[in-house]
Amino acid sequence: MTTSTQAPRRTRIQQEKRELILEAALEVFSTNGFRGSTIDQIAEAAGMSKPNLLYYFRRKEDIHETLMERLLETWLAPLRELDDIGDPMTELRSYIRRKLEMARDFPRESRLFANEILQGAPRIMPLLAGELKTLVDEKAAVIKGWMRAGKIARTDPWHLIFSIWATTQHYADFDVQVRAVLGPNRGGDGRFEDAARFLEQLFLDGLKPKN
Amino acid sequence: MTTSTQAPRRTRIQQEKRELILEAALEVFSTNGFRGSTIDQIAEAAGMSKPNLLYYFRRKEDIHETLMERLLETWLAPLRELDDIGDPMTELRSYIRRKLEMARDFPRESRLFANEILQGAPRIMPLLAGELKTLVDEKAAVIKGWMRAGKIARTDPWHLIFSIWATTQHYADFDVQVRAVLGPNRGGDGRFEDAARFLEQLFLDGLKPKN
DNA sequence: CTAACGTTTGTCCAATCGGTCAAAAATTTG
DNA sequence: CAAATTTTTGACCGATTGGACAAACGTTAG
Repeated sequence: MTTSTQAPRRTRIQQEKRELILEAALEVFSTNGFRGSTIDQIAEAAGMSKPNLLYYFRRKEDIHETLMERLLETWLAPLRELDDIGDPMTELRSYIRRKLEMARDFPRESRLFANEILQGAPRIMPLLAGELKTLVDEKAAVIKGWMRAGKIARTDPWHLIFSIWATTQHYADFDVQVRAVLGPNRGGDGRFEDAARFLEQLFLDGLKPKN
Repeated sequence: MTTSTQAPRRTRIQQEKRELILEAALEVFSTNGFRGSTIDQIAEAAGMSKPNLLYYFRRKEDIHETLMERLLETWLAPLRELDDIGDPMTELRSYIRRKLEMARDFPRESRLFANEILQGAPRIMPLLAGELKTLVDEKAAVIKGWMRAGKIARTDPWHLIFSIWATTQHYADFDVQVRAVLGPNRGGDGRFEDAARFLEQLFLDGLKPKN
């Protein structure tokens, strides 16, 4: 008789299969949205039958929930790293770079998150108003300190963070549009380096010509 | 006798009911996505029965298509207005302002568009690679002219346009997150003015402190 | 071996989906 | 008025959906 524990005890096969399902679900959910995705699609992408998938996750929503929980931590990691020590301008620049790298390397995660927010964040609203807000407020205070010390120009730290999120995630969420507009020549792999160069200049000096 | 139009001749009732349906569909599609929305939802929001709705639009996709066609024109209008005459910096500033106003006044349109792009733009890909790319290329040339004339700093015009789209539309597409992070105090109606102030400064001067 | 347990599958179900259709109701036309 | 046309509705259909379930299969410990 196996003793029951509070946290679910899992066999090796369960661990592996659950990972397989989550990987497949990330692919499917991020391109079709939650309601636009079917269990069959996920099961096929994971290489198993639907009832078999439902053996590991009893409901479609459970998969999505597990995915979102993991996602948030990964997603906020770069902001957590924003540190008070070190040169402010350098800190911000590397935050932007890290976020852009995430857009390049984890576009599915970005789209999954965007999908959730777009539809009103029904499943993660508490996290936004709780954990996320706390973190952003904390980092906004750090940035405010830099402004008071004259290390960076005075602006609204919250909107500064928003603008970094927006500009970097754009290259994941709107990738199709970016590539379509840049065309076959400039829409290749180099687009992220071009974006990095542009964003660095934008956030550093803006557009006003130096005379 | 009412004046005839070139293609589909429509009665007064048809015109009105089609408008009613499109308005309802905009609401439903923009919050649930295409596959996440049902004809019944749209019909209910429009105050009519499903078969009655299908009398005006034979397929669910027809509604979405009509919506997207209209949307794109409205959506690109601000960029079309970006004009070669007038002070470059002023032109860019008012483009940003207009885009931000659209995010404030037409968030549903923005979300509908974002939903479509997020899912790979299956229905408007030709428009992106055609009409949109042409327009952006054209405006990018204008901006390049400004750069050559030393009116604004030299950067990548395409990524500049992307960054304007990203930062402004963020306030429509990610509105839930923005309000959650700003909290009850700063997340009210003033958030768009704060955003306008911040974006103006960002695009003008960047973050480097003026010494 | 066998018993126990973990895993997989085929079958099935109720609900919902997009869409059809004929007939009723309302409106317009002569 | 009545006839013709447009609009609305209830009933219905096949396909797909999320999910249940028991039986079969595989694996391992004694």
